[in-house]
Amino acid sequence: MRISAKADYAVRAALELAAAGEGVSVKAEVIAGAQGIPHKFLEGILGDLRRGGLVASQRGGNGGYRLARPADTISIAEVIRVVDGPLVSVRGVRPPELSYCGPAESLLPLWIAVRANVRKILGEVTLAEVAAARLPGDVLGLAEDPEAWTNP
Amino acid sequence: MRISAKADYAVRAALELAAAGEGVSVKAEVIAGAQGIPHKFLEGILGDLRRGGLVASQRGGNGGYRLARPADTISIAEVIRVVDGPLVSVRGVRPPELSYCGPAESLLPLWIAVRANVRKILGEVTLAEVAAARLPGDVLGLAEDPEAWTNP
DNA sequence: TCATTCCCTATTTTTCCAGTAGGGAAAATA
DNA sequence: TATTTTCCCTACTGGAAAAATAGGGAATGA
Repeated sequence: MRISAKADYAVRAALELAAAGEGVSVKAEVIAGAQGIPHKFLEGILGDLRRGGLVASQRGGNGGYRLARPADTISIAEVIRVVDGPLVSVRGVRPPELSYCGPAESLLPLWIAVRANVRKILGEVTLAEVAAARLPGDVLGLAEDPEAWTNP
Repeated sequence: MRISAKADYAVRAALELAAAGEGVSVKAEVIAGAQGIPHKFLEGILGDLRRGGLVASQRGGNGGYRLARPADTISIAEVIRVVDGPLVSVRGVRPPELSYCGPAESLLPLWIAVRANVRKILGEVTLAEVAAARLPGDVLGLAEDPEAWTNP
């Protein structure tokens, strides 16, 4: 299970906008510099976010991008979905479209459970919370366990 | 976040072995037929599982593959790691190797929390449980929520 | 000895990811 | 109006990884 560069970049760009403050425009070039993202690649991502209704843009001098909604109403899951499609997929298809047979039948509810769990976290955490380094208690609880930081 | 065909196939193959019973050998061709997996592709996967110590093999007539350990001691996470490497990665690298700056700093604990949650589920569920359609209570609880089955 | 089955290496095919290139359109500024 | 700035759009490229195929070699059991 891998989170794509595009999803990672999109969230980081959105966080820069959240940190800039409501209604403040930031140029793509500035975001690219701040987060070390290739400029032209980022422009494509910001275009996706705009078409997805998460970001608004302004051309010309002093133009740039800003969040289309308050940062505390945009979840990380929304950002990822807009640029990458479904949050979790198996062989490229969403779990409910899968069909298993024989001893693998219970694999479907298992993938569903995994997806539900990922949704729970990424769906409840907002850009505002991450940008302000104030993660919700339950998420912080998971992240504070030292074991969560070790590689198996 | 996508689960690869290889990981999906590997788990399904392992489930066939779990269902066959302890110490019973099953031919690759039979597994491939039962689960609709390309035969030669599956052979490669079974080779990975064998080198990873999860499966034992026997050549010649009446040969085949069998689990190297009891099915209730092998987690789904183990199977996936053997064929695909790290369970969760961001841009191909494991979360602890990432570094973020500025308003994205709290992204790291967030990915860690996601990973911890995925580990929790896939690490606690065993081949025996899935093959027997007896998922643990907490996993079943997640999968039973009707909302978990809807696409956003 | 012979059929069976796993085992190994290489190759192909396809797909998608990540990044690049270049110019066009709108908006502000002078 | 001219100019600069900045977003906007289309195309495309290189490369890696995923998914699958091919063909034969080495055990094993009958």
